[in-house]
Amino acid sequence: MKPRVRFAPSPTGYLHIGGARTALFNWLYARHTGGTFVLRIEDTDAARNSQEAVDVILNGLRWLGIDWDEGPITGDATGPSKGDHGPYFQSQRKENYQRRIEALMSRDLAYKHADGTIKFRMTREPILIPDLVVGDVLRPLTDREEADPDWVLVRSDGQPVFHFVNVVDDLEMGITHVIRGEDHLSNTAKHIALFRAFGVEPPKYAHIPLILNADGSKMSKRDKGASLTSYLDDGFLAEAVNNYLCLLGWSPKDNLEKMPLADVVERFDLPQILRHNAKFDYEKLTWLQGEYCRELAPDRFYELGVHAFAKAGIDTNKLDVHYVKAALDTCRGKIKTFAELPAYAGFYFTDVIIYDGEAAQKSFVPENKPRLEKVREAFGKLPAFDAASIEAALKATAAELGVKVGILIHPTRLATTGHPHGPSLYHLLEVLGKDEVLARIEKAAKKF
RNA sequence: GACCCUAUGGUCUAGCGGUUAGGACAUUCCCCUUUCACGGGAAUAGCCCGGGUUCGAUUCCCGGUAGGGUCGCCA
Repeated sequence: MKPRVRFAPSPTGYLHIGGARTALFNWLYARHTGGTFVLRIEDTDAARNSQEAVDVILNGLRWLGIDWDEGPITGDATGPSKGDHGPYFQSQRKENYQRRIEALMSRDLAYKHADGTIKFRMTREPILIPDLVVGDVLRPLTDREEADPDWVLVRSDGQPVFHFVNVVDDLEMGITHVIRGEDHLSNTAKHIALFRAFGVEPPKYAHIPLILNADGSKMSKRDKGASLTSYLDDGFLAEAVNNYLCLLGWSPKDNLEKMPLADVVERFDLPQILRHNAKFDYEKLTWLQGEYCRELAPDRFYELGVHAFAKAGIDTNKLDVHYVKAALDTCRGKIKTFAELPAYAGFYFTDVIIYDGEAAQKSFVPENKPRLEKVREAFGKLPAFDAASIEAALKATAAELGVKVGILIHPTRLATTGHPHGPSLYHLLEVLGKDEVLARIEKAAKKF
């Protein structure tokens, strides 16, 4: 029998990075085994559910390239879905829960409590949780559970609780492997007891370690980087985030780091999942991002670049396409995230150059003024203003003045871009064009 | 408070009853170079502690410590 796995998020308005990894691991397992990946929306808490909140999840998964074989097609709970185990929204599965409750009550495995709730007659014995990642875990009752082992299945307002609906859905959807965060490990005893009450053997469990903040604390909603969307907003590439997530809690061995998803699918399996939590390392993600960014297809680099500028309030669509493309070309291989782009190359799209203070102190010194004027003069005489000619002119001028070319390069870069670092000077000057370059140098020379 | 999980450089990890404990990120230095980035080279840094088992433990067992999780009419 082919595995059936599921990702069952609750629509809270954001997709936690740990949730995204859980989805990814489920997806990887399904793809590795040729099984089925089901997406189910646990919208039992009507108070905080909305279609927008579901869309955040759907869009997040889609951005990562995680597709589901069964599940909703839109964020609308009553909208279309694919798969024959629907509905895939818990809010639409109420009859199932009602039926299951009645079945339990008819056999006295559940009962109506004095405060209006329906409770489950929980086993008093320790429960063995066989886990594909952690191994066998024997879970006795805690002292509080000892005092009152039975737990609520249906609230007094008639709403069934998570532990109950989760199990009913897994059962009815034919889920064979439950791959989820380790925060559910202890609760699995409840789930196993319920499955048995329904007369079926529970699915296989694989509890994966959690993702922690860099300081080791739990990553909660407000922490930086907790929301998957924040990576999209910060200009990260889905393939980089995906690749990084694969490396947290799972290892391909062989000293591999950067690897195509297809290779991960081939190698991925449950036993290799690590048992300990992992701290999120933003630096390493950024490194991977840089690797992927460097080899981006030109069209995609251009598209993402334009988008990044637009987000920074720079509308490049009004400008000459060739100019924008040429400008972006000089940034390839230089930046790691697109969020850096406006600061890195914004000088292409503004008339107001703001000179870096520290660099200005170094470069805009009296002896450089005549040098800069000499450079401007040399540039002015160039019949063709291309990178090669610019380089030659700069070198010739340096030779004429008896200085190293670097002496000329730094003030020229600062005068034309405002920054001490940036794209190749020769190429960026070519893109800027002769008139603009001469104007910028002249303007800068007046500053000191 | 009870119960559960975990423990290799700062971080992610490989590994093993006997290894010079391997790789990657980060850090530092050198080379390359028009800056930065890339690339190449080098360096710093690790088996949580205490017992046991064993000829020999980073590796197996127990305890401790630390971190994380769970014990809801949240999911």
